Amino acid sequence: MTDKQVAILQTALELFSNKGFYAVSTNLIAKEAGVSEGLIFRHFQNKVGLLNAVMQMGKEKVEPLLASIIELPDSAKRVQAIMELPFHIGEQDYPFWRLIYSLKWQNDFYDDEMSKPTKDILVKALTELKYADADAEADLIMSYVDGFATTVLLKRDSINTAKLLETLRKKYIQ
Amino acid sequence: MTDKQVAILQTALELFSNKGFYAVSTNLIAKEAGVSEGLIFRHFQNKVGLLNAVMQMGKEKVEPLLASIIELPDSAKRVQAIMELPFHIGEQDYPFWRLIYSLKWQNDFYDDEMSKPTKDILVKALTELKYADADAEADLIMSYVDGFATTVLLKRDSINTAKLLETLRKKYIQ
DNA sequence: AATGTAAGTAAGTAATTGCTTACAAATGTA
DNA sequence: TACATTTGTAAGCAATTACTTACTTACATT
Repeated sequence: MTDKQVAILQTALELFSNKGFYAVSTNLIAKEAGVSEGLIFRHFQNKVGLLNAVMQMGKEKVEPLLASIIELPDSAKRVQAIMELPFHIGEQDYPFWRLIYSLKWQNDFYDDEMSKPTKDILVKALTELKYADADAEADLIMSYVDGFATTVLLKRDSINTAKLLETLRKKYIQ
Repeated sequence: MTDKQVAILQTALELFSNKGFYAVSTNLIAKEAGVSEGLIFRHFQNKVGLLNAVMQMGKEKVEPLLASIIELPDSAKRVQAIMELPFHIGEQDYPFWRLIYSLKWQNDFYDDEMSKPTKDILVKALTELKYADADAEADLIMSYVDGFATTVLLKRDSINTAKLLETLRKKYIQ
């Protein structure tokens, strides 16, 4: 990967996540990245190809995070880790997660499969913890996580997310 | 309001909420609504004006819902009603709520003020219920609600929302 | 040094964008 | 009936869209 290729990917991520895929033109991306517009199409075929490359780059950064959770020996700790996931997103990964969540709401790009591995970990852990209905419990926690992610990614300026995590922990950790 | 004006508003709501504001052209809206494109601009000045009118229409349908919650005499019931809000959205109001939530993720349209009245009700109720930190508790519940809304609006086909509500109630209602 | 390949650009392309204009039909009001 | 206003349309507008073409520059391999 050349410098300009990286520049295109990074500015595209930044712009897509802040304004949305359709609101950003390839012309703008090229200008902000300091490259010619044609280069985008040389490297990524078309605009959707660029989006896919941006997503791929993000996923590769995220996968190890989930892998490290699977390795936790304590089931309860695994559940806790997933529930607190949004609070431990590094600032540098915010644009990627904002992109994920904004694309959720657009029919053309909605991908239900992405969250499945996370839910599977939850169901397995909750079953081990003898929950009567592990699946329903997992769905509930997945909803929580979506809510926490929304708050962390959109309201970090207006609300104290550290305190939010503290309040959450008081409820679930004895 | 004429029939065609209503047709424009309804198709715009449907298209905006499914594909996003920038992904939908005024040309498409006009075609789907069965009117000339010019009529959109006659009635709503410009595309953003149309979006505002769509939002206004939705808000007017939603406000009475919040008003009826305020009138509940029991503080705990008020908290419960807000927490369960997403589960009681009528199917006919899904497009409006999907639009609200999708716009949240676009910088140009993000409006933090919209959820404030709801949070205020929560803080007041939780204070009455003698919560030590009513504000933090309210923020947590607001996060829950965002998560439930996301689930209900996006995953109603793949998960059982009735069961989700049941599981939630087992946790919070004794 | 010669040559093939990848990286990069400038200047286009047709199609679509949001929006305007000029005019006609419908509707209300005296 | 006459006239004013609102509702509606068809055709066109400049600007922008995603994408292509024709070309040059840089770099690796023999």
